[in-house]
Amino acid sequence: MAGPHTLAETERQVTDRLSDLTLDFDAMAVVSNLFRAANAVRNHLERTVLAPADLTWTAFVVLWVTWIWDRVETRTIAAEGGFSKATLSGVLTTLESRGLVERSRSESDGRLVDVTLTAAGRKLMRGLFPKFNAEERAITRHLDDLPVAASVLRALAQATE
Amino acid sequence: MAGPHTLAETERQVTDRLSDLTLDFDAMAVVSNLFRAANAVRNHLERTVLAPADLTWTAFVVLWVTWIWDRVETRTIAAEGGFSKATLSGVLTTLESRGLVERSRSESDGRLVDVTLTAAGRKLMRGLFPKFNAEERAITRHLDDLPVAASVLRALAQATE
DNA sequence: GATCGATCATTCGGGCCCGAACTATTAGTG
DNA sequence: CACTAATAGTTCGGGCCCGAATGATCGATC
Repeated sequence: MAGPHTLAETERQVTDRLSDLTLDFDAMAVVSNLFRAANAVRNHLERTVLAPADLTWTAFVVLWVTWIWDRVETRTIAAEGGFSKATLSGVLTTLESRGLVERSRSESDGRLVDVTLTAAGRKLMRGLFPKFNAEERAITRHLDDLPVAASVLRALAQATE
Repeated sequence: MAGPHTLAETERQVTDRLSDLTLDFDAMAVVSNLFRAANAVRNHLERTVLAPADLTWTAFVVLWVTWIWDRVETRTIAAEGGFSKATLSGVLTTLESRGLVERSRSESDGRLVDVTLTAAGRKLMRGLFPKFNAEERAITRHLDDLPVAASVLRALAQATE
């Protein structure tokens, strides 16, 4: 999907196999590079920042959302993080067993579960997030116009959702 | 990491917690939206195109790379697809058991394993890829300049790898 | 031609990931 | 006040995901 081969090589191979069909190579290149970039960035941040703290990407996202909003319902975490409630359930159990978050049933609605960080969770994020952001900065340093890049990606997400 | 909250809201919450530190919000927005977009696109393509064919995202990428290059070494598939050889090993076993790919040990180098599509695999991709590309086209329809978007993402990937 | 270091695919263990099924709670309707 | 439909979180099963360890093979050097 993405890798050492050039776009031109890939196009030639594809046209050889689907020469009777009209394909959108520009769209193909956008999607392909989207995943190549996302994979590269995620792997880099996991290795440089998250692995030393023994955190997975998803666990970090859960901690981040909870940290920013102090007290959040699980459904909100799942929506913000972009994963299913089923996935969140397991990750929350892991984080809870490590003493980083706490679950508490909502008083106003018995179906909902609120999540908060423990003191250990807050301390961890306080130390970790600056390192995470420093890597984000390093990764995006070479881009011409960051706000434009962010805007394009936001448009892509919104067009799809 | 990405979701209904606005960027401004998020920034305010973060500054409240790290007011004594200098953060790069532009870099944060790029990374955040990168994953929001990648998640959205992947989920969409999985639901609309891949799930009906009983394929996961990674399985499709493996088929795609193999299809385009006719015969590939496993290490190449992993590099092109952006996942580990350990992951590939399992996915290949799954695809092989469904009769879509074949493994064969390289004649020139006994350490390498070559992968090819079976007739069923080629038939599947022949029918599936046009649908996949049509969705890629639909997703990216609203973007101003596709080649520029692809170029920005490629730069991001290369700066990270 | 024996040895050593590099390279490759696989296996293993632990964790993430999702849809579907399930239980509990709430809100709406008559 | 039942009854129903909608909503929330969890559990379950099957599959993906990675780093580390393993065993096989290759290439270079002696």
